[in-house]
Amino acid sequence: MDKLIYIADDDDNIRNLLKSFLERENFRCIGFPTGDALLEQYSNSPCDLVILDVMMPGHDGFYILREIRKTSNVPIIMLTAKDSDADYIQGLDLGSDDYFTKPFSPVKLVSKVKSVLKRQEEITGKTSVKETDDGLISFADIVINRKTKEATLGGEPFPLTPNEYALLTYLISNRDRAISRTELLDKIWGYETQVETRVADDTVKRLRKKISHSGARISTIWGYGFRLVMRSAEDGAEGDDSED
Amino acid sequence: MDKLIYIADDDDNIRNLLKSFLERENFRCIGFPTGDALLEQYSNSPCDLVILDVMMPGHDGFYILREIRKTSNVPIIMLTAKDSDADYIQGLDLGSDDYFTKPFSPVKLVSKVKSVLKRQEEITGKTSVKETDDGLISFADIVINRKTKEATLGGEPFPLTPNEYALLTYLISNRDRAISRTELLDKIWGYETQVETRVADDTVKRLRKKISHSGARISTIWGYGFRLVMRSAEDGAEGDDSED
DNA sequence: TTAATTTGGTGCAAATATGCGGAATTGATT
DNA sequence: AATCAATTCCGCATATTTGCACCAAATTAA
Repeated sequence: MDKLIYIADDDDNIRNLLKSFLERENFRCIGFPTGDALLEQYSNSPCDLVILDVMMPGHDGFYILREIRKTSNVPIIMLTAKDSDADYIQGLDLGSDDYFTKPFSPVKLVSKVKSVLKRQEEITGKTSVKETDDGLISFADIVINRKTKEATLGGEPFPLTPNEYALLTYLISNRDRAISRTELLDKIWGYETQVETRVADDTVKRLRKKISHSGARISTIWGYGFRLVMRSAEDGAEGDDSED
Repeated sequence: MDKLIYIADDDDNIRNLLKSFLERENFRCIGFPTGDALLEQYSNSPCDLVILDVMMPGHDGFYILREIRKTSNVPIIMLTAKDSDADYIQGLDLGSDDYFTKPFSPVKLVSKVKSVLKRQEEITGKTSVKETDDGLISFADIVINRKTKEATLGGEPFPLTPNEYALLTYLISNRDRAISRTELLDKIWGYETQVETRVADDTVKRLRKKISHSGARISTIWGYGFRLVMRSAEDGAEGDDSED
């Protein structure tokens, strides 16, 4: 997952409870005792999802919500005291956001978080891969630094040619779906350049060789294109599943 | 087609040129002299594809791009002056977007628009059948993942050839009605392809073999075509269940 | 019932897709 | 001009898919 979540709640117990539950699901969490503290951190370094208690010292959760919404479309989940805020909630247009009424089940909140993030991924499309602030994206033991355009495999730097770099980056960014040859030609080589259909295969070929020792594998979708997947134990140097 | 396209370019000639080319292909087009005008219209009423010139009065195309991206994943094609923006482009991560350098061939742009829209449909899927958040469609114990183009039967992956995949997807998407052979030929094989009428039967035959253990069954509508139904003892209305 | 038509199954050959090694080309740098 | 790296192109071996012929079985009509 590797998603970053900010949590603002003045109750230490609730904050830590949430953190532990979310971190158990491999989310990274940072807690804040006030919404204002969260807001400041957010403006410096955004996250993937925000959980806001309504009742907090300083500005309340709804204020923070509006402030964040001025610049960002990040998913926000509101925590409200049982009934007192219920009507308020009803009267608000929370848009794509969600809310939970206390007391709530941490398990349910976690699954809510998951579904919200999943929906967000659908909306933003290819950004199933969140790029970190330093411009890093990764898959298996491959890490790509988009700023320096360098790649490492298991910590060791390994060289990529420009086309290989572009292709691998594109595959990693779209890890959740199969990519057709025409799309690759379109995106990597550009539409106007009229090249053989097989050039994509060529680059895939070379890339496969270079990542042959890694935990990633470029699988073939027969009659369609390719997809980056984890190399499972049985894979080895074995052929792939080609389901179309 | 009936897709709506917004075009922002301060050059009337280019705008009208594009409009005429695109409208000739049955797209609906609305032109805007500035990106800001387009942005305002878009926020009121989104469209299916956006074409943005980079150099425009007011905010430039990249600004508009980012603004639209805050709320939408609509395909965007950028138009850039030949060399001046080239380096800029390189430095940017245009992500899922496309760009054309001026001067460009309207014909190529049109086919670009078509391929982008087609791909968009492929990815998001356009089935009327309920599709889960993951892009999954299912029938009985068959699940098809339209993103990865994988199919599973009772949880186990099972391989499908391109034609089989297309056919099964079509059958599942139209589970509620019988589908004629000619419709199958049109939708799966395409209008142009000149093949025997019986090729659909071939693929149906192979598909039947592969799903013979599943809870689904392709029933024959005698003298007409096929229909996907549940395999059960009582469904003799459509045809006899002598399978398995 | 028989005859005509439609559908299903087997097998095969043609068409197509893919992977791979290596040669040719391009482009940048000495 | 020579060199080197990157990319593209070529050709072949292999694997897979697909269309079609042929016949058997099923269905309908008479």
